Amino acid sequence: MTAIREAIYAALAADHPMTVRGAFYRVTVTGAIAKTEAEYQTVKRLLADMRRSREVPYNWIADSSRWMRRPTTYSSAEEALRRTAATYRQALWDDAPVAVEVWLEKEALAGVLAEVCREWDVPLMVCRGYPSMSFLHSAAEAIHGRAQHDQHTHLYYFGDHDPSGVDIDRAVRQGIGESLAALDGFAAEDAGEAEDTFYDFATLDRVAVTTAQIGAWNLPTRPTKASDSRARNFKGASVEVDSIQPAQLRQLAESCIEAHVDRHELGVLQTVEAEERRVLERMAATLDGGDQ
DNA sequence: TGAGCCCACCTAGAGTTAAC
DNA sequence: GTTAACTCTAGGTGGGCTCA
Repeated sequence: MTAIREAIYAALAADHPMTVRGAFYRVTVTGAIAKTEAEYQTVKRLLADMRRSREVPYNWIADSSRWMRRPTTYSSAEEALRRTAATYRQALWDDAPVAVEVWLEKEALAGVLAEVCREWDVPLMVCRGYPSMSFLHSAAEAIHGRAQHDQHTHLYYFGDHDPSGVDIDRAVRQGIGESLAALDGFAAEDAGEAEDTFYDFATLDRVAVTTAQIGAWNLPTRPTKASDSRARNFKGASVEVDSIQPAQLRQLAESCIEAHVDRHELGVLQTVEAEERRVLERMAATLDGGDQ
């Protein structure tokens, strides 16, 4: 096994499933390879070989770009109720003064933050680089809907520290602001007005990568690509969000979310949730002809 | 084995060019 | 002078084949 294969295996063994791209990033952070397209091709090829040879289990690699559509069906009404009971959850944020969303630049890191977001009933918004207009408009509709119930939305953003990465914050605020203005029946005159409108409804904090984290955590840097058209207005080296350890990213997300959670309300909600789940289980048992 | 090509997609902003 | 269309370079996902 080559050094690169060992590095790939170690990255996946420590944290999986992840995408091929994600594995590539983890290995670049260790210094085993450079972050170049040529090295990415190498990782792709090696990972294909490692899967075929069963050196790496297939389920360690996630492919989120191909997916299946099929309806949800049940063998019986009783099974439907049992499955509902097993997955039933009370909405955590419905009555909270603030709703939280986690925004992520890279699909490759979705697996790192998905579990934290699922646990806390928080939407994970994956941009895949710059977000699309449609994606931003959908987000704006959700934010606008919450505002009708006096609920402010707090966005926590995770992205690269590079010329395009730091600009995505602005694109999110501006794009959502434009849609929010439209939803309120007016057109934002310029970028500044769009951002002002955004702040009337929501807040966005960049959680990672920040300049403070680069210094404090001694994060590995890479030269900023001069070919990026935004490089002129960007100072210093670039840092990938992937260079922060997955556990540390999860901890960052969790602390952001927990800051908005009312512990007392959470306890009440969990009690209600458990009782209502038992109701569903009893209904399923009745259909099954059981005696629970 | 590693490098260098190719393919299928998605998104954005910046800068240039052509049309009005 | 303004606007629209286009090109280029960024960001992201996955796969393949050939050649030295």
